[in-house]
Amino acid sequence: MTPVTTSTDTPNAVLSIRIADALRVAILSGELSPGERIRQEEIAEQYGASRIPVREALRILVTDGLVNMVSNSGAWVSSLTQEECSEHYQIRERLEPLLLRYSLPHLAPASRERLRALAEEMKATKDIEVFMRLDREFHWLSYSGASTNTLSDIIERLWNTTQPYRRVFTRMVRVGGIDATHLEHELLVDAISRGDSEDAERILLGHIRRTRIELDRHPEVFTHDFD
Amino acid sequence: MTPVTTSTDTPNAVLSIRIADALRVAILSGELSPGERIRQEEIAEQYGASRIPVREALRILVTDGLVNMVSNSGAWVSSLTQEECSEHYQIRERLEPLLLRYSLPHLAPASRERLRALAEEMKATKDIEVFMRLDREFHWLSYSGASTNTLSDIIERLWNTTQPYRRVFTRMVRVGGIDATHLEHELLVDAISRGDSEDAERILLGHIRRTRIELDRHPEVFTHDFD
DNA sequence: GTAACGTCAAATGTATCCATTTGCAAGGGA
DNA sequence: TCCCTTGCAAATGGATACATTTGACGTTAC
Repeated sequence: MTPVTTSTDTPNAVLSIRIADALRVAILSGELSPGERIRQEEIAEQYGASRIPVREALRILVTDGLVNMVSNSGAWVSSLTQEECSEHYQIRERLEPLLLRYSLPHLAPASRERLRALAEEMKATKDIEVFMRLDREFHWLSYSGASTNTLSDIIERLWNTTQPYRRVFTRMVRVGGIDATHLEHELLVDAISRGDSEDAERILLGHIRRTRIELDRHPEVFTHDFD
Repeated sequence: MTPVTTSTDTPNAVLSIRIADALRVAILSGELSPGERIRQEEIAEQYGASRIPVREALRILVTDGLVNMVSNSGAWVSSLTQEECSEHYQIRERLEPLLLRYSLPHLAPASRERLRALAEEMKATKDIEVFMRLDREFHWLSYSGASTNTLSDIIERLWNTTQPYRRVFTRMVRVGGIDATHLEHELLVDAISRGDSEDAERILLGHIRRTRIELDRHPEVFTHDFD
C-alpha cells in the first residue's frame, strides 16, 4: 500500500513510514480501538521523534482509511456505524469477486494446495485471533495471482476498516457456530481448483453477503464498548 | 472527501487543505499532466508558504489518488497505464450501479428534471470541456440521493484519476461521434424517472463498460504526450 | 573506450520554535 | 438556576534551520 516497504518489518525505512506501520499494527491488532483519540505529541514521545513525522504517519493512515483527521482538532482511529459497515461489506461483495477473477488464472498449483490446507487449519482452531489471521491469509492468497494495484488497495482498506468489528462479532456472536463459513471455504477451494471463475465469484459473493446480513442482525457489535 | 470544507472555494481553511484544493483543480483541469513532477519547494514558493503544508497537501492528494509519492525521491501527478485505466473502469462498472441504487429512492423530482435538462445540454454542446463538466454534473446528480461515505469517495477517486485520459480520449477519438452516449443518458433518465433501480443499474453498467471497451481499443491515448 | 568510484548539488526528511485555534472552565450577569 | 462571556491551557498548524538521501556528473583506473 505504501511504496516499496512491506508493513511487517521496515527496519530502516523513513521514520514517518515506520511510525505509520507501527500504528497500523496497533489498530489492526485491537490495541488501539475505533474512536480512540490519537495525540500527536504522545505518539511522538513514544517513538522518540518530533511531531512532524507523526503527522505524516497519520496522513498515511488516513489514506489507509484507518484514521480520521479534523483540522485544528485532532485525529481518531476510524470508527464505523452499523450502516457504514454494511456499506463496506456491500462494496466488498461487488469487488472481491472481480479481484478473484483477476487472480484465478495465475494461481500456482502450490497456492491451491496451500488454500486447502488453510481451510483445514481454520476448521481445527478454536482461537479467534488465529482464526482471523488464517482467514485473512486464506482470502489474500486466493487473490495473490492478481497484479492489480487500485483494486487490491481498495479491498485491503475495506478489510482493515472493518477488522475491529469483525473481531467483536466473531467473539460475541460466532463463538463455535461458524460451520457455514467452513463449508463456503471448501466450496471456494474446489471452484478455484477447477479454475471455474464464475462459480468461484458466486460463492465468494455469497460468503461475504452472508456475513453482512448476519452483521446487520447484530447492532450490539456497534454499541460494544471497546477496551 | 476532505473534512468539512468544500473543494471549490475554501477561503479561510487550513493552509494545507487550501493548497491541496488548488493542486487538485490544477490536475483535474489538465494544467498539471499525469507523470509531471511536483517539487515541494516550487509549490511552496508559488503559494507563499513553507514546505510543511505543501507536504501535507501532497499526502491529501495521495489519498485522492491524484499524486504518487516516493520516499526520498519526490512526488508526481498520478499516471495510469492502459491496463490500470481499464482496471479503474472495471471497478466503476461494479460500484457505480450500487451507488445509483443507494441514491435512486431519495432523488427529488426536481433532480430528475434537472437530469433530463443536463442530458439535453450535453447533446447541444460542441465544447469538450463543457461536455466533460456537464457529464460529471449529470452522473453525480444521479448519485446525490445517496448518503454513503466510502462508496462515494472511492468512485470520486476513480473519476479523478481517469479524468486526464477521458479528456484525451474525448478529444482524439470521440470528436463528434458520441451518439451512443447520449442515447444511454436518455435511457438512464427514463429508468431513473420510473424509479426502476434494476434497469438503471443495468444501463449504467453498460454505459461504463462501453467506454472501457472503446478505451481498450485506443492505446494511443496512453502514449499521448501531455503538455 | 568502458566501467567503477568518489564527489557534489539538489531535493526530501526531521527537529525545534513560535503562532493559531479550539474547547473547557470559571466567573459574572440576568 | 441558567446562560452567556471571557480567559486560559492544551493541542494542532506552520516557519525556519539543519540533516540525510539520492542521483548525476566528472574523474580515474583498468
